[in-house]
Amino acid sequence: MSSTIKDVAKQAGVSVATVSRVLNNLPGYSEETKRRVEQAVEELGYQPNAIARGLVNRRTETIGVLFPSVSSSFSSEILHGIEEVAHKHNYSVIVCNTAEDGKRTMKYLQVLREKRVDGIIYSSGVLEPEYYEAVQAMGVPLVLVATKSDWDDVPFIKVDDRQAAYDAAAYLISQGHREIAMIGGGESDSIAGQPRYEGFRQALRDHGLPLREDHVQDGGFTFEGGCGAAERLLTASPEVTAVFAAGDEMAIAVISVAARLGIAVPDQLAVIGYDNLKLAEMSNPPLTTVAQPLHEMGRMASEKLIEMLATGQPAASEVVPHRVIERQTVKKR
Amino acid sequence: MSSTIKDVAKQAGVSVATVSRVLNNLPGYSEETKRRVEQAVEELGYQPNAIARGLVNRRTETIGVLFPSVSSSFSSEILHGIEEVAHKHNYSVIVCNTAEDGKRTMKYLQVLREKRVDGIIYSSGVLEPEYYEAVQAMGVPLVLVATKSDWDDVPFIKVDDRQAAYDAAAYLISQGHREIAMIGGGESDSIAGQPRYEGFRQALRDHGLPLREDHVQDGGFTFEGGCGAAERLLTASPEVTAVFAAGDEMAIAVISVAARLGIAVPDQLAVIGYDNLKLAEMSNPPLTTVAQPLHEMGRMASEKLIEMLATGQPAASEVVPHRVIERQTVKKR
DNA sequence: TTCATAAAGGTAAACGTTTACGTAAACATT
DNA sequence: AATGTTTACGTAAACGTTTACCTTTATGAA
Repeated sequence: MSSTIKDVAKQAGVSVATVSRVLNNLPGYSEETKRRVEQAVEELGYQPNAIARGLVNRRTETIGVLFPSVSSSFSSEILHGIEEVAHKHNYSVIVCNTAEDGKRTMKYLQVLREKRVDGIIYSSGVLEPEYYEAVQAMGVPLVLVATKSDWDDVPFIKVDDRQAAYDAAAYLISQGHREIAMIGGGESDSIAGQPRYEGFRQALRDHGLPLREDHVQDGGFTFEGGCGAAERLLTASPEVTAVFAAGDEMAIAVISVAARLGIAVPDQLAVIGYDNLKLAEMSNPPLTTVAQPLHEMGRMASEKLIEMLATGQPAASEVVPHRVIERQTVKKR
Repeated sequence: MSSTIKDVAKQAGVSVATVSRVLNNLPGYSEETKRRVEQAVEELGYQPNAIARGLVNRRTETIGVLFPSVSSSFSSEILHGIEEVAHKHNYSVIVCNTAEDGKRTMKYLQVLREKRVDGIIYSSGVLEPEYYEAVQAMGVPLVLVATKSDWDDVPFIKVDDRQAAYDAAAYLISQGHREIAMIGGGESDSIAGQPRYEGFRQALRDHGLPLREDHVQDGGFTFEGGCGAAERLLTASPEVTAVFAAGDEMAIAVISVAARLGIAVPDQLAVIGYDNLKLAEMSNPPLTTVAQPLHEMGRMASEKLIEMLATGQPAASEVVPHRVIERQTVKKR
C-alpha cells in the first residue's frame, strides 16, 4: 500500500542507509544523491513509519496525559496548553480520562507503558504511591500539574494554594467584609481542599476575625455541590456578607442560589471564586476570582517534561503566581 | 531495562512463539506450559511492547482526533465521549488542536499518518478537500462529528442544524414573541453558520413574521463576538423581545450585555441558546437552549469509527435528535 | 505394526526503520 | 610511488513482536 524506505531506495538507486541519512539529514552523501532521494520520496509520496522508527529509537515522540475529567473547563485549559507546546516540539499527546478511578488510572498507565510513551503528565489529583511506582517502573519522566507530591524526583507546576486562598480572604477583608464564609472542596482533598481551608482560616486569624466553623461548607468542587453548600450557608447564616468559593463553578453556584433567594450580588453579598475559568468572565455579574494561569501551567508542564526528555535530568518544580482578578462580584462596604 | 518476550521465553524454558501464543491466547500449548509462561511474565513484570506489535500487525489501536479548539467546552464534551468509548475498546486517542489553521491541520494529518493511527475523527469544522485527500491517502477510516461533508464515504454524526434553529425560533414564537432577533456564527460558515440562519428565517416566514435583516447579527460563535453583536442589536433595535443565539456562549453574552444595559432577562428580553453546554445551566438566570447531545455524539463517533475498523465497511451517518431545554431565559408574553 | 492425524511447540522470516561497521574511490601528504 | 585520510556510500544487524511453516511426539485406527 504505502511505500517504504526500501521502495525509495530502489527508486533512487541507492541503499536504504543512504535514504535514511538524507531523511534525517546526517552527513555522508553527495548533493546529487540527495536530490535523487528527495525526488524519489516526492514521486512515491513516501511517509516514514514512526512505528518502525520508534522500535529502533526507543522513542515514540508521544506523551501521555492523565486527567480526572477531560471535559471540565479546568482540565481542558491545561490540556490546551500541554498540547500546544508538545506539538511545537513534535510530540503527540494521548489523553486519558481517569474519572478519579484508581483501577482506571492503573489501566491507563499500563496502556501508556505498552505504547511506550516518552513521558507522562499527571494533572490535578493525588498521585497515589501505586501510580508513582507504576511510572517509576516504566522508567519515563513524570511531571505533575495543578497538584504535587511528596516524591522529590517528580516536579510539579502549581499555584501556592494556601497563599492564594489567603489572598482571596484577605482581599475580601480589605474590601471591608467581616462576616466571611467559605465553600471549599472538602477537607479530605489534600491538594486542592485542605490548603485552601488553611489559607482562608489563617487570613481570618491574621486579621483578628473570629473563625466560625459553620461558615465553612463543603461544595465538592462541583456546581451542584456548590449550590447545596450555598443554600445551607445563605439560609442558615444571613449575617455573612462575603463568600470565598474555592472553585469558580462553586462561586457561580453561590451567585445562582443568591439570585434564587433574592440576595443581590454584589450589593448584599460579595463572591470571590478560584481558578479564573472562562466562565468567570461570562458570569453574570462577571466573577471576581483568584486566577490560576491554567493554560500557561499546561504549557510549562509540557515544556518541563520535554526538557527532562532532552536532558535526561530531573527538573525543578515551579510555583506559579496567582492573582486576584477584580470583576464585579465584590463591592466595598 | 524492561524485559522482552525473549526473556520470558528463556525464563519459562519455551520459545518466543509459545509465549506469544499464550499471551494472545491462541491454541497450541499445554496447561502446564501456559502456567510456566504466566509465571515467567509475572516474575519479570513483562509488558508487551505495543510498538513492536504495531509494526507487525499494522494496527496501533490508536485513533487521532482533530478539534478546532480543544479548550472549548464544546470540544471537550465531545472529546470526553470519544475517549470514553475508545478506551472501552482498548483504543488510545491522540488529540490535535488545529486552531482552525489549514497548515496546522495538514501537519497533524501528516503526523497521524506517520504514527500510523488506525482511524481519524474530525470535529466541528469544514472538511477541506485537501484534508479529505490526505486521509484518503493514508487509507484509514474517517468520521465526522458535529460537521458534515459532501463525500458520501465519510459518515458524520450531527444534529439537523437547520431544523434545530427552526425549532428554536418556533419555540420563541410559540411563547408569544413576534420581534425576534438572531445572533449567528457568520454566513460564511457553511456548517454551523448558514443552516441555522436558514432555519431561523424559515421559521419566521412559516409563521408569517416579517424578516428584518437588521435583526440578524454575526457573533462569530464567541462570547466577545456575541457581546458586540448583542450590543449592536439591543441598542439599535429596542423593539426585539427575544433573541436566538446560535451558540450558548453568545447567548450568555446577550444576557451579560442586557444586564449591563438594564434590560431584564427574561422579563423584557427572552434569550434562547444553542448547544446546551454545561455553562447553560450555570448561567444566571439558567439558559433555555436547544441541546445537542455532545457527549453522546462523541461516543457515537467513536463507536462508528471502531465499527468501521472492525468491519472494514463504510458506515452510515447519523442525524441525532436535538431538543429545546426550557430553563429560565424565556418567558411567555 | 503401520500409518494418518492431531497436538505441542520450535525456527525463522517479516514488519520498516536506524546505525555500526566495512569498503572502495578520491584525494592529500610525504 | 606509497601511504594515510576523507568522502560516499553499501551491508547487515538490531529493535520486539507475530505467524507461516516445520518438526517431534503422542494418539488412534486399520
